[in-house]
Amino acid sequence: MRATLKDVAKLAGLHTSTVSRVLRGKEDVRIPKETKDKIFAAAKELNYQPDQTARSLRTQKSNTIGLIVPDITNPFFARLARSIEMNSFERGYTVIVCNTDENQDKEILFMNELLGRRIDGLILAPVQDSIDHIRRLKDKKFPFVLIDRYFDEMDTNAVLSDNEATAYEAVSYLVKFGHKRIGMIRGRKNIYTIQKRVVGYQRAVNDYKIDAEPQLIVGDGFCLEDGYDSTLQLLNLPNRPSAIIVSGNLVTVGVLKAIIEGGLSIPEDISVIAYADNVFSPYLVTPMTTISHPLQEMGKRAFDLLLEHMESKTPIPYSKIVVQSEIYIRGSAKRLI
Amino acid sequence: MRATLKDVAKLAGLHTSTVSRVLRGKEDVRIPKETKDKIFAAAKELNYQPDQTARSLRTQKSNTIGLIVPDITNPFFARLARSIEMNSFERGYTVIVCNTDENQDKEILFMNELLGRRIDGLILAPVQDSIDHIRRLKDKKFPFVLIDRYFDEMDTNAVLSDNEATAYEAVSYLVKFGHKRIGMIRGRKNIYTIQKRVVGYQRAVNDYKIDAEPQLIVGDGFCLEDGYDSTLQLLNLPNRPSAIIVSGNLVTVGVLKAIIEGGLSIPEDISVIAYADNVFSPYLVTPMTTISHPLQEMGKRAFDLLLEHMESKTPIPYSKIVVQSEIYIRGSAKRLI
DNA sequence: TTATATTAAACAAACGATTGTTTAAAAGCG
DNA sequence: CGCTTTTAAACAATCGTTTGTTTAATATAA
Repeated sequence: MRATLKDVAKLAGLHTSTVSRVLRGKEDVRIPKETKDKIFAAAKELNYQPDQTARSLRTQKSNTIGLIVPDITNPFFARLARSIEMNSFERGYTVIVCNTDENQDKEILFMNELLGRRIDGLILAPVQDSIDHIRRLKDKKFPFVLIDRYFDEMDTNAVLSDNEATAYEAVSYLVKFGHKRIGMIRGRKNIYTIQKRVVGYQRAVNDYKIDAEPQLIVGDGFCLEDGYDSTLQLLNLPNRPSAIIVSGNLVTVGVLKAIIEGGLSIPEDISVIAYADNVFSPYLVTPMTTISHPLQEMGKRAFDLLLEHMESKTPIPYSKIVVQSEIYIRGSAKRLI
Repeated sequence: MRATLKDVAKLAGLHTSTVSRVLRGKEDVRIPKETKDKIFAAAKELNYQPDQTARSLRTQKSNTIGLIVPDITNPFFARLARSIEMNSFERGYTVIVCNTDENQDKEILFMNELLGRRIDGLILAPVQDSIDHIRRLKDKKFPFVLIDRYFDEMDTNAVLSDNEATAYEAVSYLVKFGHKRIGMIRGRKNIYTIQKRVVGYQRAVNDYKIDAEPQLIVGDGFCLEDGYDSTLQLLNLPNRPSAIIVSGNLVTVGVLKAIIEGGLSIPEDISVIAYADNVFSPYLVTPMTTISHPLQEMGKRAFDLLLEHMESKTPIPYSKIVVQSEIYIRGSAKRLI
C-alpha cells in the first residue's frame, strides 16, 4: 500500500500535523532544521506522495480544470488543447478533456460530471444550442472561459478571433482577383464563430456589390460529409460560384473530395479559401490559401485568464480577448482579371 | 454553496447514511418507497450532486484514468485519445490527458502526478528512453496498458499493430513495382514501433536481395523538421533511392516539403509510402499511399483491457493485443517495370 | 403472551490530508 | 527565583462520502 502522512509521521516519530506543515513548506512557522531533515528522510524512505483526493477534499481545491471541446481529433481543438495542457501543468493543474461532438446533451452531461469532480475551472467551446447551463455556471460565479465561441447576449470570459473581419478580408481578396460570385460553406449555423463569418461575408458582398443570393451560403455542420454535400450544392447551382470560402478543417477535406470527384480542379475551375488550421494545407492537391489562428497563444491566454479568475478571491470583471488571425496566401485562389 | 449529503438528509428528515444508500441505490436493503421518494425529492430540490473527491477518498477509487501520449496534436494520438475518452465516459471514467513530447523526464513527472491523483489506471505510449518507472508500476500491480509501443523485455498489457509485417509488406509492394533501392525514414530510433518496422524492412531487403546500405535508413524523431532533414539526407546520397518508406504524420509532411522544395515530384521522381493516419492523405499533392491503423478499435481495446484489469480483484494475466493495420493504395508509389 | 425475526433508520468510524488551537517545555527577563 | 514569552510539536476538528454495526420499533411465531 501507498504510504500516508501517518506512516511518515510514525517513522519520523512526529505528529502528522507537523509532517504536513514541513512537507507543504508554506507556513512561516519556524521548525528546527533537524526535525525537518528527519521528516524529509522519512518521506523519502517511504516514497511518500500526498493523496490529492484527500487534499482536495480538505482544501476544497482539486487543481484540475475541465476542457470541453467538440472534437479533439480536429487539429484546431487538438492544438488548443495541447497549449492549454502545457500551460496548466506548468501551474500545477491537470486537464480533463471531453469531446461533445457538437451534441448539446453531451456537453451538459460533461459539465455536470466535471462539476461533480470539483474542477476548479472550465474552458469550453460550447455547442451553443442552449445557454441556460452556462448561465447557471456564471450565476454561481464558477470560473470559466469560452474559447473560439461566444454568446453575444451574455458577458463572460472568452478568447476569440475576429471572424467578421477575416471573412470580410477573404471576400475582399477574392473580389480584387475578379471574383463576383462567391459561395460560402459555413459549418454549423448556430455557432457564434460561423455567424460572425457570415456577417463579415455579407457585409463585404454588399459593399462590393457582388452576387448576394441566399443559395450561395450553405452548410450546417463540421464533418467531412457536410463539406462534401455543401460543395455539391454550390457546384450544382445553375450559375455556380467562381470561388468559395469554407470553414473547418474537415469540411475543407470534404470540399476537396467533392471538387476532385467532380473532375474539377482548384484553382482553375474554382477558387477556395479555407478557415483551416493544420500542417497539411501547404501540401494539398493545391496548396491551400487559409485563414489560420494563433492557437498556441489562444490556449495560453485562455488558461491565464482562467487562472486569474480561479485564484482571485473577489469577483473580477470578465475579459473578452480577441486575437489576430492570419491569411496565408497559397495557391488555391485564382486571379481572374 | 453546493449541497451536501447532510443538507439532503436534513431536508428529508433522515440520516446521511440512509440518503447515501438510497441515492447510490446499490444495496439490496429494502427501503420503503415512501422514504426513497422523500430522498429523491430532497436531492432534486437541492440539486444535489455527490462530491467525487469525497467519494474517491472513501472508496479509494477515483473513476479517473490517465492517458500519457507524446503529442495530442498528432492525428494518430488524437484519434486514439478520442476513442479512449468516449469509451471511458461510457463506463463512468474520466480521462486526464498528458503530452510528453517524447521527453522521458516529463513522462515520469506526469506519471507521479497522476499517481498522486489516485487514477485507477493508465494508458500510455511510453517514450522508451527508460523503463524503470514502468517496471515499478508493474511491480506494484498498478493497472496500465501500453499503446502502440512495447518493451520486449517486459511482459505487460499492450495494444499494438504488427509493424514488422507491414514494413515487410511495404517493401514487397515496392519491389514488385521494380524498386531496388528503398530508403527508410524511421522516426525515433528508440521506439519499439520503429524498431519493428526497421526489422521488417531489413528482412524484406535481404529476402529480395535489394540494396541494403545502412545509409538508406535515416532519421531519429517525429517532427516535421526530422522528416525534412532526413529526406535531404536520402536525396543527397550519391545514388539516391527510388522510393522511401516514412513513419509518422508530421514526418511525412516534412518529406513532402523537402521533395517539393527540391523541385522533385511524387511519384515521378521518387515514390513514397507513409505510415500515416490522417484524413488529408488522399488529397495531398500526390494522393499518399499509406499504412494506417484502426485507431478507434485500438483505443477501445486498450480501454477495455484496462477496465478488465482495474475491476478485477485478483491479478489476471497480461494481454498483448495486436491489431491489423491496412495499406491504402493511392498514388504515391510508381511502377518502374 | 413472550420470545424471536424482520424492518427501518440512526450511529459512528473511517478515507488522508490540512489547519486553528492547545499544551508542554525551554528560554528570557527583572 | 518566579514570571512571562517563545518555541516545538501534539491535539483535534474538519472536508463529504461510504459502510459495518446498533438500535428501536414492528411484525411473526410458538
